[in-house]
Amino acid sequence: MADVAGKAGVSRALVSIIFRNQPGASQETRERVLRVADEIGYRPDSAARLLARGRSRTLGVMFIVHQIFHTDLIEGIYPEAERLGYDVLLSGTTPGRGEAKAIEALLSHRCEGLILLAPDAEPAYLDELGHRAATVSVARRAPGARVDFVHSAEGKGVRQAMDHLVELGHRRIVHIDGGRGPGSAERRRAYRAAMRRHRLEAEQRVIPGAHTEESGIETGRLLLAERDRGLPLPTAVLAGNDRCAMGLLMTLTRAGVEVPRDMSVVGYDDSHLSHLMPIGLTTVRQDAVLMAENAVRFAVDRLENPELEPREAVLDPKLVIRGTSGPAPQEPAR
Amino acid sequence: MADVAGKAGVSRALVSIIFRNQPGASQETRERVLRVADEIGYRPDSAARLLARGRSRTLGVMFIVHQIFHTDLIEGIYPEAERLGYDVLLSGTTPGRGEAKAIEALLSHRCEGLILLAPDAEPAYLDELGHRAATVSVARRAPGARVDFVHSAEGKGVRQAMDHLVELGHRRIVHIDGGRGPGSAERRRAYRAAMRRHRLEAEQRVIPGAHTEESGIETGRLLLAERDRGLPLPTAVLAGNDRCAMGLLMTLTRAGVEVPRDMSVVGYDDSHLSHLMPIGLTTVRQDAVLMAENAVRFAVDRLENPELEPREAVLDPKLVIRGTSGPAPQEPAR
DNA sequence: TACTCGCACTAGAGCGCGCTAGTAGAGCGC
DNA sequence: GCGCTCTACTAGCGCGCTCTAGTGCGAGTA
Repeated sequence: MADVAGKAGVSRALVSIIFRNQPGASQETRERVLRVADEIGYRPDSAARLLARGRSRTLGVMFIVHQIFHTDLIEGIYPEAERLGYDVLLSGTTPGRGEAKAIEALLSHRCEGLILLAPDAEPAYLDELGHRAATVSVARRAPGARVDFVHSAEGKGVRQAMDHLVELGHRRIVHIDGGRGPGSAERRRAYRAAMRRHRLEAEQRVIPGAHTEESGIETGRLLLAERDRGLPLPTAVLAGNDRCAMGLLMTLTRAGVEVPRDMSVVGYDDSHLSHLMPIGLTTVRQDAVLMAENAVRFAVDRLENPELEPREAVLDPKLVIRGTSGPAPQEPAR
Repeated sequence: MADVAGKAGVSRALVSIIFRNQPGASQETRERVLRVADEIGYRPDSAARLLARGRSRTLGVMFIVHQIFHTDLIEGIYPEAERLGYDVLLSGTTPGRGEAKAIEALLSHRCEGLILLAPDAEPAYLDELGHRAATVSVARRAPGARVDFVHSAEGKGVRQAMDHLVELGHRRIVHIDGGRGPGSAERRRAYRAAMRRHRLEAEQRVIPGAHTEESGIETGRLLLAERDRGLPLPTAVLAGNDRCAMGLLMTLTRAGVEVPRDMSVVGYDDSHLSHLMPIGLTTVRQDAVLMAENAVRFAVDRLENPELEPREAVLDPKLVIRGTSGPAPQEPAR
């Protein structure tokens, strides 16, 4: 910076002003300084800037490296943060790198805001984080913690999906549970409520699972094995999420079960994965971009006004009807 | 830091020594200082540390947010970087956030090393980067640029896959091209060479495509349409990568083409996606962890010795035979 | 006793910026 | 001429840390 200032014949302070795009420099000088900076290859050092400014204007995002839906969220976080003048730092969790480590990395890089995608940590820890930075939890509720919360109205999404299936004549509708996955409990509850509402208590069935392809594959094998033992297949399956739905679909399709002719499958998330299906996966869309924007705005709002009480954004999910759901098959005469 | 020092009754310098785990403090004092720091909730500020130290010991990783294979690489980068004492910063590209922006972000955060996963930039730009930071390009060659290069021996991988298919009796083997995707040119060349070597020039066929699911789906539709016009299906397809293979598989399976009975499909990458198939995708494994480790080590080596000439690591890929490849179907009498 | 040595610790400069308080000079009204 | 404002610019402190060059002190040695 001193080099630039010297070569352009101005003070360091003026260079600073120019690089921050602030008033106080003539157009002429501005251009000259920028030209010189470009020649020298100068670029402001964000560490020093950050140190001097006291504020980093940086949001840290913790995500699970292998969660496709998280990459959708990230795609929404970047532009919104940029719009509000914030930098974004990513820190991923992997099987060998836990949440605590990922979060510590963000914190030590002076992130003022923390956007945690489906954090698995205990509320007490989240609360601690909430006191240290403007923290937003996406998709996972943290009761009592000083963090904002963005999620979608799981109940509404499931209800739409169930209404859709029932309308198509389905009665034997099975739900694959998401285990400890975020939102699973709410989805399971909503499934049960919907079955009750449609007077299908007798057909209710929740198969334990997870938000993974393997879970879908396993469930598929289970159902096929039951069929081979003479039990009827369900006519529709509401999977815990898209990944699970895809695993299930692959297993069924390979076994000659035609979707949606023989069975309908509905996912949850509308993640990029849906691209895989030539006919498209009927799924409940969580608007990743909208969730991302809300999360960013929550964090920024709280940074500008730290006294804000924890807030919650509930986004309406929307059923996206594609090719994997269709009329219920005719029951064979028994 | 001053607070900690004051409360523990020592100087700031000693606190610094203790937090850097350096000799020069008694065990007793160490424990006391750490205890006080914990009480206060002090954590060293990496921005200031970085500024003072002059070195950041940080590697920046640019990746494509939606590339599953990149997340595999990231999973390998973290532990290796940690082992060597380096921090990792992630910066993703998305449709709305180009490579230049992602890289600038890393640079302004003082990354000393740059690991670029499949960069699409011009060699001239990469060369410029190479002069500014220890830069490693993964999977994409940058002729003439001052960057290290890590990739797998595409030729060997394709050859193994082709030998495998020919051994199974396949002759009508089609290759779906990866377009501008990294490694595509080499893979295409190796496919042609293998066909020639097996005296199958007459059967050679390269279908233009891309490294996406959509490309696989389109190709599937194309092949099915040809079949409906009376043309024979290929007995095996070597896809440009796993994503393309998966799209193709979905399309074929849905149309009643049974894999591998009616057609074999081989992918490339062995990305996490393979989990989707209940029978597993036969694919050419690029060892992501090994590639990641090499990339990290290249960057670190160059940081320790900037005079190093650009190096290249060629990793041997390995065919992983799973469920989507099998004996060639009997040709129907014509 | 006088000295060296090693250990535990400290003072203070400086990393590259941002920011506050200030100056110099031009323009303007009276 | 004076005071005033406005624009363009500068001096220099301080952000939180690391690091070099020390200091003080007790133990060991001649």
